[in-house]
Amino acid sequence: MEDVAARVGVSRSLVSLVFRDAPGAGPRTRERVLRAAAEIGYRPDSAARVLARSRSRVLGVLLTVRNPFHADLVEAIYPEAERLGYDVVLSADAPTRSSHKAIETLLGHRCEAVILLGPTARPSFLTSVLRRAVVVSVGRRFPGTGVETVHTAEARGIRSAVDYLTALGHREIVHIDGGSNAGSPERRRDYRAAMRRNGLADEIRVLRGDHTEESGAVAAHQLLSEDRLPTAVLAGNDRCAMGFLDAVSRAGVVVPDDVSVVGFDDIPSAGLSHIALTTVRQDVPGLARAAVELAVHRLENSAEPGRESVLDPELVVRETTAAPRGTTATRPPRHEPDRLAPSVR
Amino acid sequence: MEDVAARVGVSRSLVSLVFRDAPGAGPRTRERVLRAAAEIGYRPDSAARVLARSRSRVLGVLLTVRNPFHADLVEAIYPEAERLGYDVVLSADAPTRSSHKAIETLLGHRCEAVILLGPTARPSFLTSVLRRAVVVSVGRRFPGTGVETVHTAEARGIRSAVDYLTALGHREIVHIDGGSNAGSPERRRDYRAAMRRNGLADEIRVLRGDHTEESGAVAAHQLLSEDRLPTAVLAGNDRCAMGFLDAVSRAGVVVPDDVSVVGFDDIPSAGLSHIALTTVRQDVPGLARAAVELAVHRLENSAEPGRESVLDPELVVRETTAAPRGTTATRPPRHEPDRLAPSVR
DNA sequence: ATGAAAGCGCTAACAA
DNA sequence: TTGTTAGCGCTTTCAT
Repeated sequence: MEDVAARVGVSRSLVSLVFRDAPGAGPRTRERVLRAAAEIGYRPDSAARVLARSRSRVLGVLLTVRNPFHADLVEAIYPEAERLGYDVVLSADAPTRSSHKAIETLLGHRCEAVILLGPTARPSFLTSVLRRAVVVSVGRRFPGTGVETVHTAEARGIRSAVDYLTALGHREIVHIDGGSNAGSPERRRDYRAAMRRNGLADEIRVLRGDHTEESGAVAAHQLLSEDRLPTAVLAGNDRCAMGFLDAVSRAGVVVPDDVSVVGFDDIPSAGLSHIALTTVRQDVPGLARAAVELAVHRLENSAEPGRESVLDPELVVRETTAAPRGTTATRPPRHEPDRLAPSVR
Repeated sequence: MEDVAARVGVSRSLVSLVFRDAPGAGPRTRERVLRAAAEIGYRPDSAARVLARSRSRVLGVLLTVRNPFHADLVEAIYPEAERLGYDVVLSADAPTRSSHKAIETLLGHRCEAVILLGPTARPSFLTSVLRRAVVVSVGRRFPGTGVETVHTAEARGIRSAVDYLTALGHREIVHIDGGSNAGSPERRRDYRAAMRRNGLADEIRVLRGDHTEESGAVAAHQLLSEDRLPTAVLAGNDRCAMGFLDAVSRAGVVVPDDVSVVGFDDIPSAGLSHIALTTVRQDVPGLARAAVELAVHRLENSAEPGRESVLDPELVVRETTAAPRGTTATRPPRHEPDRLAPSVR
């Protein structure tokens, strides 16, 4: 910067002004500074900048790198953060790396807020993080801790799926749950409620699972080993649904003729033509926007902590659902809206 | 830090010494400093630290967040970097975010080296990055640019797969390629070479694809629409193989009885019991270690740039390969070693 | 519109 | 073993 200033024959402050395009710089000077900088390949040093103003304008995102839903969220977070003038750094947890450590790294890089995707950290740890940064949790709630939260209205999503299947004539709808993953306890509970609402209390059946393809396949084998399949399966998420789909297909079961399958999330591969999974879509852009806005709002307006943002999901009807076999009901036309205005991507 | 020093009654330098556990601090003083710091919740400020020493000891990793192979690499990079005392920050490219921009972000965070996973950036851009940081490319070569490179010996992998299929009695082995993705041109070329080596020059057939499930499914439909299937398919990567598997299974084709399938990479889902994909495993821990070491070596030993590290792949025989239908040859026992010592995870 | 000077919180000689 | 003293490269009043 010294050099740039010298080259143009001005003081460093001027160069500084230009680079954070603050008012008070001659348009011509501005131009000359920029050119000189380009010539000698000058780049502002962010560490020095961060040190000087005491703000970093950096948002940290914690993700599980092998989770496709997280991948979607990350991609949606970038443009939102940029829009508000924030930078984003990513840190991943993994089998060999605790989320605890991943968060510490983020803090070490001076993130002013951390956005945690489906965090598994203990509330007590988050509380300690709260003293150093704004914390936003996506998908999991931490009531009373001061953590900002954004999540999907799981109940509405599950209900629209169950209602839809019921309208199609299904009664034996089993739920493969997602264990303790973000959103799963809610989905499990909401499934039960939705079944009861439809007078299907006796048909309630939950198979344990998690959010992996493997668990869908395991559930499939379990079901295949029994007398007969249920007519519909509501999976804990898309990956689970896809594992289920794969396993039953190999066993010669035809979807949706023999069994209907509904997922949750609407990850990109769910929409691929050869999968065409009917699923409850989470509003990824909305979640991303809400998460970033919650963080920035706290940072810039000293708002009260612990706000919550809830987004509506949307049933996306594709080709893995139809009326149960032996039913006279015709398969409904695709794209048919239900009360939550399902749509096809 | 000021406060900590005051609290213990020593100077700031002492506290500094303690925090980067440099020699020259009394074990008792050390103890007291640490305690005092804990009490007032002091955390060293990394921006200031980076500014003061002119080294950051941070490695930047560029990945495509929805690429499972990248996910594996990232998970393997973390422990390696930590072992050598480096911190890691992640930056993702995406449809809405060019790798160009992602790399700029990394540089802005003062990464001393950037590790690019399957980079698609233009060599001219990388050259400009080279002036500001050490650049390591994983999976793609940039000869003569000064970029460090680590990649798999694609030729050995492809050859072992083709040799294995040939030994099983296959002749009609088609390759679904990976377009211009990292490693694909090599794999395409190596497939041709391996076919010729086995006297199957006339059977060479390459279908265009990319590294997604979708492309495997598309290729499957293409093949299914013809008179008869080839007896074996060598996919450009595992995702493509899995898309192929899925599509043919739905069409009632049984794998491996009707067609054998081999992938490339050995991503985690390839090993799932219900998939059991035979594949060419890339040495992910090895690639990660080599990438980190190349970067650190350059950084710390002023070594000559442009080194290359090549790792051997390994054929992993699972259950998607067998002798072609109508062959008397029995299916070979699993775990049978071939010249590249294939093994089962 | 432009310049001077005082830090931001830490590290790294060097002295004591 | 401990304290002193300069900076690291930038931002930011406050003058000019």
